[in-house]
Amino acid sequence: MKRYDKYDEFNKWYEDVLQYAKIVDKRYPMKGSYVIMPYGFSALKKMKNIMSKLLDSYGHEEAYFPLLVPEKIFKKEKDFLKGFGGETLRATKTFLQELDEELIIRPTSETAMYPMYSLWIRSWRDLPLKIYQTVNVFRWETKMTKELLRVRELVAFNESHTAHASAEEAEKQIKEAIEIYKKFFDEIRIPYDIFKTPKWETFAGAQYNYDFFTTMPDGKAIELASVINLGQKFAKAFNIKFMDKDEKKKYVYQTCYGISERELGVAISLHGDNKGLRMISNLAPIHIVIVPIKKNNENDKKIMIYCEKIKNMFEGTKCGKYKAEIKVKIDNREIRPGEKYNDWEKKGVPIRLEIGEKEVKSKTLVLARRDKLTKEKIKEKNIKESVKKIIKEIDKTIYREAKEWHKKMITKHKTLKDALKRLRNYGGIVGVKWCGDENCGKKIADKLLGSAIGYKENEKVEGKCIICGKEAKHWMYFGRTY
RNA sequence: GGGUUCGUCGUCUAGCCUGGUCUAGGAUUCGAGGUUUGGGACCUCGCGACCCCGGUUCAAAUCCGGGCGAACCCA
Repeated sequence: MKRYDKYDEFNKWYEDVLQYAKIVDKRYPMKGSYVIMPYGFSALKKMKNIMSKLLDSYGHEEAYFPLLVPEKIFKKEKDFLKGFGGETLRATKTFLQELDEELIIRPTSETAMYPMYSLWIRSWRDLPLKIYQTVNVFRWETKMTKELLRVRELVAFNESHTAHASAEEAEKQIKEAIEIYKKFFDEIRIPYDIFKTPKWETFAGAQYNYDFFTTMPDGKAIELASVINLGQKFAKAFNIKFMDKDEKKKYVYQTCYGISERELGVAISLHGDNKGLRMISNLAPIHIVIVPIKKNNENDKKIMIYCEKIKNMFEGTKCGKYKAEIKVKIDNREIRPGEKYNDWEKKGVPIRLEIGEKEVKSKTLVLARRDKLTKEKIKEKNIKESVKKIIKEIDKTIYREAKEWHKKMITKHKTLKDALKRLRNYGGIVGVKWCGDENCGKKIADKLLGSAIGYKENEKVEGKCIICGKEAKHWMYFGRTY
């Protein structure tokens, strides 16, 4: 088995890890479409669950809107059409006939949802409306595609769409969405920074948006999530009006925000090591694997009984904020133990318990932990507490390492030359002083051979714009992005 | 957007330059059996591939054209 260094050859590492850990199979015969395998899907399901519970707890409701949208409706908001039209698929015929009405396949569901919003929303009493769905959407990427990170069919696109009576309420919703996403990324242990996107990079049809960003092991920056204030553009295009308390008809104010399976790809990338995956407890499909070490003699039975006993001890045991059940698997395959060790280390199972003759006799267990790859002896009676404690510790180590990396990869620079050098040699996200002018921003992006990520709203800056020399308004951040 | 390189068993690859030796070799995976089991062990046997379409030729994995796909570099 070939091994790659996560940082030196990230591309190869990533593909290799996903394949041998059975997360996705990239061999589906179509560019940009990947099969998510059971082990990967299980982790994805956990991730979706965390998001759903968070959204529910903040008063969102889950619904489902159709995959297909009549072309006429899709074209209603012009900026949106301009932004998404290029990668939107059109359905025009069957094998037997042309369709009477051309349809499009959603690249995101604004145009599927908002016609219904205009029917549903009649009064200020109907507001706020906060709805989400987790569905597949299609974006016909022409450039690079990559498993989970950039795909043509997003299979776990979680999008929330809200409508409000006033601009202030929409603003408040933006803050709430940011809070939700902060919690979400904390839960899946992905460090991030939040940037306000510069005007010229804003979501098509929006007023403004905030993006969560992090840096991948290859130094490229990646957008994790977008929180978007849509203002009233869509409300006007889709005629979403309500009767306010003052008996006047008004357009609603809207926001939307979304994440996808990309988050799983990022978690895998940030958490793994050169041996393979390292699953944090909130995403791990299996938390503990028990490896019986048999000797082909009469003791084997006792070993198996002991394994079962240990497994049963964990029945109904939960871990983490979301009370996820601790999943235990006994690996009883007829292969040598060493092979099993490697197999499960690749798959990133946090804890491995080894049970052989010695352990049965002495009522102990050998516990191997995936974060440090060390082994220790545990007494049977302490096993439950020890496991709970160590699972927490493993989460902590992995998170700490990810945070250290993240901190290292965001830097500020006095000169363009410095920033360029940094991007060339290390990648990451670089900040320079900027006056707030679009032309200057674009110029910097050009010179850095990257793109503008955004600025942190509360970050103070003193000095001059690196391009025009006028008073700087922000530290503006740039990077080479996915 | 521009350029370069590449496409052979499930996977990694040898062969291509210089057409015939290729009934396409190896490693690994997979299946059967044996042996073994405290870090991917070993042995025997077996299954398994020239991206697609066209051209040149007595003869194409090999040369040419096109298509599709992939990787990398530059802007």
